[in-house]
Amino acid sequence: MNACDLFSSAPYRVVVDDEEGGIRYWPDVIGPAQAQAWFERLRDGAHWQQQRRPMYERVVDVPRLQAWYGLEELPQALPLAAMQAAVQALVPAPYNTVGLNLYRDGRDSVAMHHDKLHTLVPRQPIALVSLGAPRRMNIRPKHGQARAVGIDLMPGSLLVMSHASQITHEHGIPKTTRAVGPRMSAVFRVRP
DNA sequence: GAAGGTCAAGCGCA
DNA sequence: CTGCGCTTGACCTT
Repeated sequence: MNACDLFSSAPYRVVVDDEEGGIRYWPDVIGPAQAQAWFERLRDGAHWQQQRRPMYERVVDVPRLQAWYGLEELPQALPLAAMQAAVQALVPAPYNTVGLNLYRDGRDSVAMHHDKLHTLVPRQPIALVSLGAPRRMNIRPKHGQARAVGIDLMPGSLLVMSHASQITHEHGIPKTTRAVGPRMSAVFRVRP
């Protein structure tokens, strides 16, 4: 724990610093039982989609399942409104969308990337709730030679990335040969 | 509407 | 062992 906010109920770690809050990690924002229950409901009830992409002469599956919802019309059966409230309580912002990602096992991943800036509102945060199995995320400055920082994203944790950090840093979930269970992320964003 | 950026798997390297 | 950089090319933006 590098830093704690004395005025907030939950402690967080500052992974990257900038004027907009940088990248902050709260390891325990949602209790384990709640996190597990939400994981199961989303796993079983979300509208998961399998995207495909061309790769040389083949077409391959994107190595994760995805779902997307606008917060104005959330399906009642999914616990997304409650999750939004939990996020909102710690990091207030006019969130209007959630993206869900399901990493089924260690072969699922996302390449290092930054969130597309033209689909985001400047100065508004990106809030990522993790559920299910822990998974390592790497975060690395785009310029300079600094090595990636790894964070083990725990179930019930919250990672908040500033808009500014998407310009300076990229992040990804590498594949792993270790046996890992399914992990889910729910990413709350403010879209124009 | 155009086109510069994205991002998949696998290989070779340090 | 594992992170990383490089490769090609269809599809972009919810």
